[in-house]
Amino acid sequence: MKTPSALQMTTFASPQQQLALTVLYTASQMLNRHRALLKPHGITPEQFNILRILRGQKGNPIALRDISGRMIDRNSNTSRLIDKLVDKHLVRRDACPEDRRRVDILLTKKGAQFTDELANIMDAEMSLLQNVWSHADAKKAIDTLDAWNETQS
Amino acid sequence: MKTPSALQMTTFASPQQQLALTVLYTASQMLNRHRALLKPHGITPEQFNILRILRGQKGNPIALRDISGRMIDRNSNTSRLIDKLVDKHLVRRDACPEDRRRVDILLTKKGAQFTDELANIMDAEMSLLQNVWSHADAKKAIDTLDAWNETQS
DNA sequence: GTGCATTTTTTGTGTTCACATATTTTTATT
DNA sequence: AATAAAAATATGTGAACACAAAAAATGCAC
Repeated sequence: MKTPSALQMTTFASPQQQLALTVLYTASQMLNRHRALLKPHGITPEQFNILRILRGQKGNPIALRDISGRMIDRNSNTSRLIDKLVDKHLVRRDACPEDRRRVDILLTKKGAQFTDELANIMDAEMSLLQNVWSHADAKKAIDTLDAWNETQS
Repeated sequence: MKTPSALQMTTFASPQQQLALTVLYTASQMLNRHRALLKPHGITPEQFNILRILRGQKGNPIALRDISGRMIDRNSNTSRLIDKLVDKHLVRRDACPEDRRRVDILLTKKGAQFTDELANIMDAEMSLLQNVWSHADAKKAIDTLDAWNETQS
């Protein structure tokens, strides 16, 4: 039974518990890696997550509320992250005509271009995963983790 | 190909990429769960992580440096987390006799008792995982994730 | 021993997250 | 129509993290 070398634990109560710690540890490492990749471009993984969601909208506006719902970290303070993106002129806030409570978010032209560049970098990083994980192993692990995710909420 | 329901993504470039996002999402959810469990006891998962490491030392002192090395989030600001634990009288800082750069950290009597109580709570939570993950699936997923962890560093 | 790089911890500064609350607008109830 | 309830966003506050740099002690070359 392997254990992430950095978590120098000698014993685990169960493989289930070990998996939980491995997930937490792996996510932390992945996030660090993403942060390092994005840093030279002056953006954080949290902000990029938003840009990527907007990019998926292909120009259509999306309410802040819906962005929150799709974020990895769903408690993220989306309002203030958007603030930063607006400051960088990557994103625009528009009043939503049908519902004035809502605020529609849109990529600016600059933002769309910027996001495309970063997406290439991140896609390259992601494609490295194919050298590490087999197609079948990845699917199996997704199913395992999702089994827990579905017990939540 | 399942996808965590909350990340309402319709398409993924590859199962490998999907797994990466699933790991990040699952870890975020797990951490939220742990935070909620520990909150009534006035402690955060990050602080509890340190207490648990100290508990594993069974009374032997351990240098702050070594605590950092064993933490899930290895960039955590261990010094300042220890500060909080000292304020709560759960932990003691001692000068290390052999090397005066180092600072040995020890659980206080109160801290040891407190940690035992919390460990019971967390163990109960962890044992729920056995209803969700089979022994074999957990092992398989650990191996998969560790394959990536070993490419880092 | 002196000088200098290295190790270990601490501290400074800004960012993000967690949680609670406030504000504004919409929707529902009566 | 008036009021209450709910929804969407924003803000206040404290905790943790990221990164850089300082401070103190050790070890080594000379």
